[in-house]
Amino acid sequence: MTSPHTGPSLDAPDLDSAVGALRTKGLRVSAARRLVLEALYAADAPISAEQIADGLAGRLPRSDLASVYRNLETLEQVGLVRHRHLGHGPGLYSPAGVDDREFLVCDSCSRVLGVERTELDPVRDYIKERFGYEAAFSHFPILGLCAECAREESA
Amino acid sequence: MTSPHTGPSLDAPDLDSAVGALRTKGLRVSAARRLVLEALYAADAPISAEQIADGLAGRLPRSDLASVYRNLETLEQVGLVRHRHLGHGPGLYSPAGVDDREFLVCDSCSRVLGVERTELDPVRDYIKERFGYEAAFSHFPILGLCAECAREESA
DNA sequence: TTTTTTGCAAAACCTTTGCAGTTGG
DNA sequence: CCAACTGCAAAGGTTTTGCAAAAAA
Repeated sequence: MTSPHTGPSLDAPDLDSAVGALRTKGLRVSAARRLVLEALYAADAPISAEQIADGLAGRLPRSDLASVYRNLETLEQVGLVRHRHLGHGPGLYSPAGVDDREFLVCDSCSRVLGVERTELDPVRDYIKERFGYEAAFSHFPILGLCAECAREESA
Repeated sequence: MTSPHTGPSLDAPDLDSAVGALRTKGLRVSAARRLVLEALYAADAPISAEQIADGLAGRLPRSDLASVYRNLETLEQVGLVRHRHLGHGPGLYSPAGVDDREFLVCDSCSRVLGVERTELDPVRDYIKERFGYEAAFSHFPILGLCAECAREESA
């Protein structure tokens, strides 16, 4: 993978439908692959490949990190999974079609603010009109200064 | 460095003023450090540490990659240099206060569109009002589909 | 001279790849 | 049965770190 291209979303709302979608696509439902999906659906925020391999800190069986990466790539290709970056550090994965918030991250204190996708519609509309570009804020966050740090900065 | 925090910009418009700023800050102007600045000011787009170490493909003397990274970090701390990411791959560095365009990158064809900072002011204003957040699009680009790829996608 | 900076080597970190063996369908 | 998948080990790409030698002020 060379560009951060995200395939079409399959929007499986839960583990069972994701497993069903896998079967439909002719992909096998191996123990390791199921575990990746279980971890993703159990998490309430985007998680790293390492967290998945660790079985979410022990709550699930561990798995091999290389296999986790391979499965994440496969799942991303069929649109069941997506990944994003919130800063430096590992990529963070989540199931497609469950939580479609987008994130604002504070440059200074690293606070993360999740906002509903629709709240950024006016921004997307402006960018579309001005640059002919269909912007997505789902891969990289919007960085900036949160209100509190902006206040401190000017003090 | 753990967060993508960018220090205050020193906005040196050319190599000489950057060197002057270094002296003012009490930092030494070593040959290696000067070379990093020369490469940055000679480039007409953000460049990677490796390109700097390579002397911009031979136009300048080579330098040691580790020292380049150390100097970039120092220069970034005093606000003479900034870095950004345009996708996966190495970070890209540029002098602060020379080119303050911000970038839109196409998810599909990787085309890069540079736009003047002011063109995104309406977006920053909206985000400020809605979320109290002073957004900067200077570290991560805005990703999306360019007009052409969007057309193909719907075809 | 003294403190900063360098160059080299090694490691750290995240991710991908090769391969022989295992397993799901 | 056999193509898909696994686990392990090794390597790849990017960035950081330790340290003795060199150089700037």
